[in-house]
Amino acid sequence: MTQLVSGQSISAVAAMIGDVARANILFALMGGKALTATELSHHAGVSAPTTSGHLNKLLDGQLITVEKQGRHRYYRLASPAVAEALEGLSNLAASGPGRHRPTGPKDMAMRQARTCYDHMAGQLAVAMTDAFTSRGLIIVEDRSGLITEEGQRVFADFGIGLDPKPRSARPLCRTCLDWSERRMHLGGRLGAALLAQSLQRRWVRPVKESRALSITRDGERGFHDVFGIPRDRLTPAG
Amino acid sequence: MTQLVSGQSISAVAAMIGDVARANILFALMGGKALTATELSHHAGVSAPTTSGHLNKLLDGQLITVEKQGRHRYYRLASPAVAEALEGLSNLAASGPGRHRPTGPKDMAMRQARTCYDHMAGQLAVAMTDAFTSRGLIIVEDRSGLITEEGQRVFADFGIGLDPKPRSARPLCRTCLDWSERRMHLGGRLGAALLAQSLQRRWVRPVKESRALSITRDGERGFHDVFGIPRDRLTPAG
DNA sequence: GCAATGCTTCGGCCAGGACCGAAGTAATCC
DNA sequence: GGATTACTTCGGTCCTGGCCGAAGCATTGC
Repeated sequence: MTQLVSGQSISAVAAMIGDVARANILFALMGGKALTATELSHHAGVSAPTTSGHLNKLLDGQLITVEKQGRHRYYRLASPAVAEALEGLSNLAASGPGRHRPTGPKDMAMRQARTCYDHMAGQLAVAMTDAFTSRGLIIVEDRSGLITEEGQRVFADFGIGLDPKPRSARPLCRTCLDWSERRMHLGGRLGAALLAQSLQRRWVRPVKESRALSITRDGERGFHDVFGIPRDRLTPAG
Repeated sequence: MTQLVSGQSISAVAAMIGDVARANILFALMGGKALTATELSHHAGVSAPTTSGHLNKLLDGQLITVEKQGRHRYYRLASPAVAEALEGLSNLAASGPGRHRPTGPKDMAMRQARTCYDHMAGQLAVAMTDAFTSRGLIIVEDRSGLITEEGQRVFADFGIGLDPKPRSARPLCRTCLDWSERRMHLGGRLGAALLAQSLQRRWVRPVKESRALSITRDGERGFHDVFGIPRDRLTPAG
């Protein structure tokens, strides 16, 4: 009964994530930023030595990667596949027993816009998805998404060159369930490129010590003028 | 820092799957068939009492459901979301360290065709995906899939009525990485309907005590005539 | 150079939980 | 009814693995 993927190997990966401290570490890294061991120990809620042990296990399991930089060590999720596996577990956790009340994050800034691994989430991201759909730039069906020819043109104008088939296992356009909005938002390579481009144009700015993003004046104008997002969806009250 | 989905709740779910015996149980249930406690104890490789404990935990965690029938208890995965979470973990496990050699399953029958939760996998499923794509019935891009108008017509003729938007969280058409073929095959509601219809028409038949499916004479003719699948991809040698 | 910071390894403690055998309940067969 | 099969609950054992404090390397700053 030897198989490429067995219960054995699945359980090994799941056990990695099945510890509260390690799950907190991975969850913190879902923000997409590289974090140091000390920062992660705060997120994990355990001592530095314990965190070090956990990080070694996660490295062994190839769920994260390190980069040494001076006396710091910066950790990241190893691949989008890790983020997707975590997302799958989140979907289960969200619908499972002992669910928290669906009030979403208390932090209004987080609720408005934040990073989700390498793309955007929150009200802004959902509004973008809506705007793209209604303008016929993308076609979203359930969890899948396709970019139309019109969309390719508009995104290219925006500075996003999307090679249709650069042999990557990464979906060009997929959606991701938003835990505060309970709606889909854009992920995949398109989502990642949109975040990168928005940061470069300074339409959004990362908020210190948080996954939240703040929308700048330029962003308010840009998201409205270029993508046709209603202004009332660009303000915290939105 | 209370959030809808926290590291805490993710780890609870992951810990469920993070035990070898439980992972084997879930993996066995990925075949889509309901199995009894005794059958599952064999898959898990532990005693009946231990299995009983595991099953209770999985029930508590809402990863599986039971149905009493006489002196048997039939267990199933609770939802497609569970299967998708397992799939996400499988993808990680397959690319992780200690990977098994990529020879795929030894069992040729399994390799040719088998169930993957509620849809088909193996050579047959990959061949179908290829045929549908080249005939323009579906458009597959990475992990997403869309059904064309032509596709809707053909599938409807085949007896698959696909309500475009029956408010279900389940994707209509998505793809799933095949661990024996290393290619994508069809999942989602379309994949499930194709399996159901193929079983009903007796184009495939479940193999006893296995996830494998055998292609019948009718199936060879049907898959070729209706969907244009080359005959050489319908034989074990394929 | 010395002190401070970031992170790791070591040693030892402790608890959760996975496991089994034996015994108990429930449904079926004859 | 009695024997068999299916499954569970109970009680007790054992071991994995998460945790910390103390001490040990690196790197940086002064």
